Amino acid sequence: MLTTLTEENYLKAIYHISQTSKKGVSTNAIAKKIDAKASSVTDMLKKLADKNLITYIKYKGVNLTEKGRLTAVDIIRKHRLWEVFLVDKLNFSWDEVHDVAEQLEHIKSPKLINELDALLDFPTHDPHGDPIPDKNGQIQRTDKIVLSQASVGETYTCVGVIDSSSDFLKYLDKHQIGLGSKIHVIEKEDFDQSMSLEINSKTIVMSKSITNNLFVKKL
Amino acid sequence: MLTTLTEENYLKAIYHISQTSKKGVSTNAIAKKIDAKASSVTDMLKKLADKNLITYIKYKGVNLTEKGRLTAVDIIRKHRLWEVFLVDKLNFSWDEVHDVAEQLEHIKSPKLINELDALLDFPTHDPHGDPIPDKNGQIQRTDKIVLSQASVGETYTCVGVIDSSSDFLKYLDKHQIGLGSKIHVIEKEDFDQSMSLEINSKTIVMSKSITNNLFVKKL
DNA sequence: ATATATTTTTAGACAAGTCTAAAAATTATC
DNA sequence: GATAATTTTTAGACTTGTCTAAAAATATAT
Ligand SMILES: [Mn+2]
Ligand SMILES: [Mn+2]
Ligand SMILES: [Mn+2]
Ligand SMILES: [Mn+2]
Repeated sequence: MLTTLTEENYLKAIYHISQTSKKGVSTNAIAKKIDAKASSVTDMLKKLADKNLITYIKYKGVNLTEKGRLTAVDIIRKHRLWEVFLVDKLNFSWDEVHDVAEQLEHIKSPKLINELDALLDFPTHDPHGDPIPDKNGQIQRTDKIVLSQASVGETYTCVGVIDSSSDFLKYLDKHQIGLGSKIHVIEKEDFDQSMSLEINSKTIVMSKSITNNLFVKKL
Repeated sequence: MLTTLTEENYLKAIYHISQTSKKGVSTNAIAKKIDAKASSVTDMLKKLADKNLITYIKYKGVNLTEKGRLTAVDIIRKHRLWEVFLVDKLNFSWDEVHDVAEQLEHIKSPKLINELDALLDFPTHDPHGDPIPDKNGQIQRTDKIVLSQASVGETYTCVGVIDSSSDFLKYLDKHQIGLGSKIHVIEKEDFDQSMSLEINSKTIVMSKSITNNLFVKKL
């Protein structure tokens, strides 16, 4: 059974929300992510349940079935491969790729995506540091932490961003911070959790709203 | 004003039909090409006329406005560039590209298509020999003729196919005929217009339904 | 020129996906 | 545990793009 573009977007939203909360995914959470009204979401949940892509019990949250999870992960695989393509082959910067990838992820052609994978030399991560699921839906999880939880005195490598909005990515570009940047934690302010960091031999102070959006790994 | 995927497909259909007939494009011709009923076409024609993409007078044929023509040609440009990409970069054969290009042609991103153009080294023709319109909607017309109209005793180069269905292209592959193949016309049968040709040092007889679908240029 | 055939348009209906407003269920509060 | 606030679902409507069946216009044939 083929999935429509809209159904695919719902599955992706449900998948992403379910990654952050363990419990069933609520109607309102989906509505917020999809930017639709809760009543529209309820309608769609019935359709997805009919297609055995989610388990849905009225008034309880929903969960992806294995079939639904595989469909969602396949869309995410395509999204991230296209983002790599745009950056590596078409000179896009990492803050320009998301919207185009949102369109490209719905193109249906297994050969297209397998060949793209090969053209890009089987990348494991997208331009924002997110892992690219393999053909079987397996995702390689790494032991990254959020920068706000890093320890004073330690040095880290930047391995990913959480917020990949253009504004945030441009802030990082301005300070020459990207994947692979070395970040040494000089000090952590108790009052507002802001951090003093040494990056590229310069000292920079970041507020909590920024350090909450960077993934790092201990060197 | 943004165009929907469906509107774009109608504009493309109208453009292609108008290339073959000079007169206004009829409702039925569009219905046949789009594979929809005439009543559906009438509904869409009203929408396209409201958007100033076509001129439409009830019971008379329709014509593209300049705005409509530019939109159609832009979709065709994208379609053909994607076809080149699929063949040159992703190892597709020329009979596999059309359906995927039908999807990709609707992706909206000027930067994407300009960068793709550069990646492919600004190709002038797609894998089927069709010209790729430039950024301004200009199309380079060449002096090709249909093989069925070629003269006995002359030698030609194959420069394009008209029918780019998978079946026809596979027939050509089987006989090692492609763009650039040299075709010498040995004889033309009066009775059924079939032609005896020398291609790749071998003699081959082609029926009119085949010679009607190959574009050639005198050497 | 009149009758017939074909093409095109209109009228009314349907599916997908969305909305608003109201009802029902769940959760939070006192 | 009753009441209030929040969440979720239902009911009914709208838009886009499609269909069938019937009416209107145009084209063809005698
Ligand atoms: Mn993205
Ligand atoms: Mn990404
Ligand atoms: Mn094509
Ligand atoms: Mn082509």
